[in-house]
Amino acid sequence: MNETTTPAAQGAADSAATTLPTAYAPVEVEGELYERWVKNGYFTADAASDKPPFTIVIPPPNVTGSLHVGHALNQSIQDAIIRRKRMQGFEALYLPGMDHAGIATQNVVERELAKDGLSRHDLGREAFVKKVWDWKAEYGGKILGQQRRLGVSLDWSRERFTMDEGLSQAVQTMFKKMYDDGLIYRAERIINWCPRCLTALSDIEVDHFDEPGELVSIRYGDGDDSIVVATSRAETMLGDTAVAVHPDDERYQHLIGKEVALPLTDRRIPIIADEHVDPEFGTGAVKVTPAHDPNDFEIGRRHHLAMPTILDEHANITVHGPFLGMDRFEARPAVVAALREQGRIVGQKQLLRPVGHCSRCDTVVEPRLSMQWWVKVEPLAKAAGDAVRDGRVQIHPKEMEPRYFAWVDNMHDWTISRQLWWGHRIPIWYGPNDEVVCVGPDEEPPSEDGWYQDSDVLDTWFSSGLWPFSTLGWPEQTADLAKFYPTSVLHTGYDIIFFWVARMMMFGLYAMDGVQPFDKVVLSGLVRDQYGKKMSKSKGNVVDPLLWMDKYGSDAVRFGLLRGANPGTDQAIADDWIGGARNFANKIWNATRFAMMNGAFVPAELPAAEKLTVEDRWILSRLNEVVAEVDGLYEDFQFAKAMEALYHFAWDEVCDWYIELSKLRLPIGVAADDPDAQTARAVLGHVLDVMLRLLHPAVPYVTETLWTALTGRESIVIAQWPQADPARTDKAAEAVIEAVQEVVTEVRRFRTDQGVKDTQRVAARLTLTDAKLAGQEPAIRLLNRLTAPEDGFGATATLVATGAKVELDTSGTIDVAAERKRLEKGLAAARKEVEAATAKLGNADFLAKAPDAVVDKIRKRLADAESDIARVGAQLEALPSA
RNA sequence: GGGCGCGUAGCUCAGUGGAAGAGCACUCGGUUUACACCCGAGCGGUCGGCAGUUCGAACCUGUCCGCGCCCA
Repeated sequence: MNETTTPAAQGAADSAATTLPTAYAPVEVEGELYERWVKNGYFTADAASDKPPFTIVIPPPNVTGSLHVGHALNQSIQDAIIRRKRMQGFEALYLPGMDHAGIATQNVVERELAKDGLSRHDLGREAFVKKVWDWKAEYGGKILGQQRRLGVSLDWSRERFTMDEGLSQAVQTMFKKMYDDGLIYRAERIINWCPRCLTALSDIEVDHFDEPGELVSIRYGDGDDSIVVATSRAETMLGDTAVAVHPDDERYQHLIGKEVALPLTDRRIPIIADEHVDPEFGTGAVKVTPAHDPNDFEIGRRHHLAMPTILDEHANITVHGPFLGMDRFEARPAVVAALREQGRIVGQKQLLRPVGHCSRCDTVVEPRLSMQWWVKVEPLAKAAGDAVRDGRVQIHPKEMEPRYFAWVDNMHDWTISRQLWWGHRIPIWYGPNDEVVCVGPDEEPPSEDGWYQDSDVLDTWFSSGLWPFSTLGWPEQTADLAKFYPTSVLHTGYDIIFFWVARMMMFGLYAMDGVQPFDKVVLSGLVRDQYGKKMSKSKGNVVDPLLWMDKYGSDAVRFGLLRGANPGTDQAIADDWIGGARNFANKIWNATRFAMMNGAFVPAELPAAEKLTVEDRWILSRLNEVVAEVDGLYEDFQFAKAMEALYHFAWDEVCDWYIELSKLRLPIGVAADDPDAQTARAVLGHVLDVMLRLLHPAVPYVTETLWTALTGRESIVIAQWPQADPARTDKAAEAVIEAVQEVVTEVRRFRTDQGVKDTQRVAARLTLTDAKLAGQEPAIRLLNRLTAPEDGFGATATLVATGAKVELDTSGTIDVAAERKRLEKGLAAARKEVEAATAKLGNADFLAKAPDAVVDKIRKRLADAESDIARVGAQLEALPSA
């Protein structure tokens, strides 16, 4: 609040006012403003600065991606946080970048090649990887330009990519450290396999949907020794190596330990007892296919069963016989038909069951037994959980904690090897005599004959998980790392809490000697369509935020999304919402325009107390309250409420009342040096200055345009964040304006009911019955378009408002019926009020047990209602009979 | 099947024990020292049902109904 306006700047502002168009045209100013911000270095953080750091790393979007509405929400939130911190005097770093999205990117480039009938194998590994880099250079990173468009204050000088030299070093360093610590191991397990991408996937890269299927019951064996099993994947029976029953299941006691012939094959398989079989499910007997089902794999391990693989990498049958080479979905009915021919199908039932799909290409994943590299997550996950449990890392909103714990406390080991070419190649070398060597970043790999490197690459998440510190230079001890780690806030949608938060926490705590990667985790919800439905391509309800930016401006998109951003909860959004936000931008545009047209300026100091009118004291009091409220809401990440408070203040208080009242003091032609006009100009300028600064983190473009025009200063981006001044609180002034509002609204209602046009001036005699209203007659007259009674004044209607009696000469008869109806409605409400309050006050328990403050409130309510009844009753009696 | 959450105005949502709120939509009326992307006034709700606790319940408890999401 110590901003000053130089006379020269004021002159510039005056001329700017005359050139401000009547409506805000965002698209015309946004690009230019953003370039200027970047060029002036406002977003470039300085590691050598004395200011306390505040860091947000952007959860890196995918290099193949483009900005969707969820990104737009998240980045609006992150930018609102960081811009406020910058204004508060922190050394604010908001670090941009992207991840290399192994599978997605490889898929894109492979599709390109496929157009020419080529596969990556035709090119060979090295040429293919080069091709991907070429693709990235030409088409990748579309999202970065879209982020600029949104206006987010990212430090582009620090842009990072997970495949960059430095970040690749970090990956190799991390792998080596974990390998040496025994946290990375190689093992043959059941993994999720995508038969289209031809790679292993981790659990979180698989999406489960319910799909219709058929549960078939198959009889294995014959006569007394036969046993019936049920399956929805009949083709896997070719790989069965046992039938399992619960050890206590009395139905099968006589069969445990015996063998049964496996149909369609020449094999006999044992009937085994295993505690994990649910005797209640189906027949209580299950077929066991250890190489193609995770549960069966565990049974197989416990019982040392053979684990034959019956599907190749494309999920085609590899078992010799009639099914050889069939795709799994072809083989399924074929196997059932063959079994039916033998009379072995004893039941068929339709059912819905969850089916896993590759999150990148939607192909049904196949559980597959294979050798992969794994991260042993247990110690890492425990540390990640403890960091939250002991309060070093706070999750906002707190209600999201159980979701986090559910993840970190139940995490399975993580498959990190991918059978891809695009990514960080696993730094493991195998020797001719089964040697295995992990090569660190500063080491030379073995070059003797017979040595070769593991052909797999690492999960993209292995590198993204390092993001909060690899982007700051780790493993080098850089100035950035010293200054900006740990980061301050990690913000993302709750739907991917396990992607970002859990992985980054595990790696950060481990790599940085137990120092958490971020102090706070802030979670927001999903953006849904206007009916609250999740957006999806198949539903066709996906909206493109860029279209909204074209139509309404970036600020409108940001404000619209922030206004719905209640912590951790989903929000519905639609064109109308964004349009409303655009209207709001236009409203503050025009408020500032009005102010500047009337000579408003930002004073070095507010006028002395004795110069301030009651409306000045009121709006300054409210401003101070709003500063405190909004500041607290931003600090608590309650953006929806912060936006609501600002919207209400700007529109309903500043525009609808303060500016309207200011017209009394700033009439056309008022002298430039009129003392009271100067006071009004100073207060109005000050209020707008502070209001714009409060809004700036949410709506950077329009506030920059208006603020620089109003103040003549360099940029609101680097302006100081407002601080509340409790000394400005003035409850008495607030009460006066509230009383004015009551009278004015009551007269307006009367005028509307009587069909008096808004523009029509009406002669009236005012009798102020409330002492608070002393001196407010001109204000009431202005806002109600009431002229002074002249000779021949004859009241045709008398309105007894709460604080004033208003006798009006409407120059004609009034609509008695309409007036009677309205008054009777008021009377009925007051009577109901009296009834309710009387009942409460007649209740001894209430009087005895309710707090005094509540009892007093009810007493006051009763008194008010009774006086309303008297007032309105008198008015009714005074009406001419209809 | 297990866990978490939600049901408040036509729509989307605030509201954690003391008079039911907002935005949008809707109705009526409007060329006002900025703004029709506007101004003024208004309509609209047994707070999912039932039962309980309490002087007092949208809010606490139980139960039922409906709808999401995550995990098996």
